[in-house]
Amino acid sequence: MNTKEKIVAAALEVYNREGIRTVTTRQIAQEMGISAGNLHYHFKHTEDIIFTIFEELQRDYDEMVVLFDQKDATFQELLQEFTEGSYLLINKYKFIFANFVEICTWIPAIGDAYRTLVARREERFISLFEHYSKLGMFRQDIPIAILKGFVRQIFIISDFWYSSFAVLGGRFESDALEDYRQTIEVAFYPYLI
Amino acid sequence: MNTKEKIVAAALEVYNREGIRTVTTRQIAQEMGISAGNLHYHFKHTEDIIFTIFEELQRDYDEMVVLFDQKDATFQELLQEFTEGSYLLINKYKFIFANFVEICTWIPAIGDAYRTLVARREERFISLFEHYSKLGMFRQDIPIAILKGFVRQIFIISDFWYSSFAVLGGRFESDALEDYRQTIEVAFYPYLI
DNA sequence: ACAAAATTAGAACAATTGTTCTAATTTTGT
DNA sequence: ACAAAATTAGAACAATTGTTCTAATTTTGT
Repeated sequence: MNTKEKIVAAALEVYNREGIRTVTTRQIAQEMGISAGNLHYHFKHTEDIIFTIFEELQRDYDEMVVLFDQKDATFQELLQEFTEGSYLLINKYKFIFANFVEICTWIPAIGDAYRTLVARREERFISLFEHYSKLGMFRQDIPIAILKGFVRQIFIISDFWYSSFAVLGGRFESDALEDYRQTIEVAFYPYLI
Repeated sequence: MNTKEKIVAAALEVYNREGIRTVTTRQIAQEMGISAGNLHYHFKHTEDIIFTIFEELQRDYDEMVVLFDQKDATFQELLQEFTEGSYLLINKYKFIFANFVEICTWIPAIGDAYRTLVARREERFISLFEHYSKLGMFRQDIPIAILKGFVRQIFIISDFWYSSFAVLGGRFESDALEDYRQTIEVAFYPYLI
């Protein structure tokens, strides 16, 4: 792991632990035992570090999404994979989810990338639902407008569940996964057969 | 309106417009034409301003919630009132919803107050659902565990809808209300009769 | 009307922050 | 082996920030 990668790893850890409000580049450098000057030799601006972390998140996400292509899985299996996969992502990049609005306005490139991602994600979900409708595992009587709204709803829940969990004072990791799993499950509950 | 109230009003406006990251007490003071020294005479710490705004939000919320007590309304009417009322709140205090995690960790008293509010809100919703179940306007076959999960879901959506709307690049206010209304409606869709 | 209290502006302070500069050291390619 | 390029530490810079201090002005209560 070269210095650049070490900086990214250290930044991710410190941001996750303390949030973006109080953490400084000096602190990140200090925690990993290099000078602040050195850190800024590798990343001219703090934004560049965060953007690099976001790119990592995107790569992780793409890897996870590949798993959805096993079209022979039952809907329940798929749902479980989605839940576990997205939880891992949310947990790994906590601070991004917890400060998403601020980060997106601070670093517009991240907002743009997110919007592109959402568009792709939306289509994928709709087509999955249609697929599983035909297999009789997902309700067929849902109007398309509602279905789109439901997808939106799932995204709000999965993208901001951690924010909610955090403000509700959630701490322990075991609680966290269970809470997330249940929230997603309940959202799907009325749509499954 | 005395200076203290003016500061609160100005802070709310500036925070809503620019977020909490870049706004300084100096800027707030300048925009309202008073000195920074004067501002800090009225509010020793920036946190005190934000906490005061949060107290205002709580008062507004309590006022809104009173409207729910007309037990002769149909569920549809109640839902519409909830949607419009909560939208007004979210819109008025945008910046709090957009930076909720950060604010709650920065100012623990706000986190505490929120958690108390949530507990009250939860009970109220459950009892409303039970009431309307008996009247045949809300599904009766929902297990209590799911019902609680559903309430949680509604809270995530209403508390973080604005965050989602903001990162998706939403701007125009007319779009905003329509988007919020639809999201809430879709969430209730499978539970109504 | 006038003393005490409240309010205000503006200078000043002290700490912090992201970033740059400089000079030394290390690594790399040939 | 050695010149060029990359990396590093630490000092330095420039700007900013929340907050305090001081002295003047205004308001309030009697």
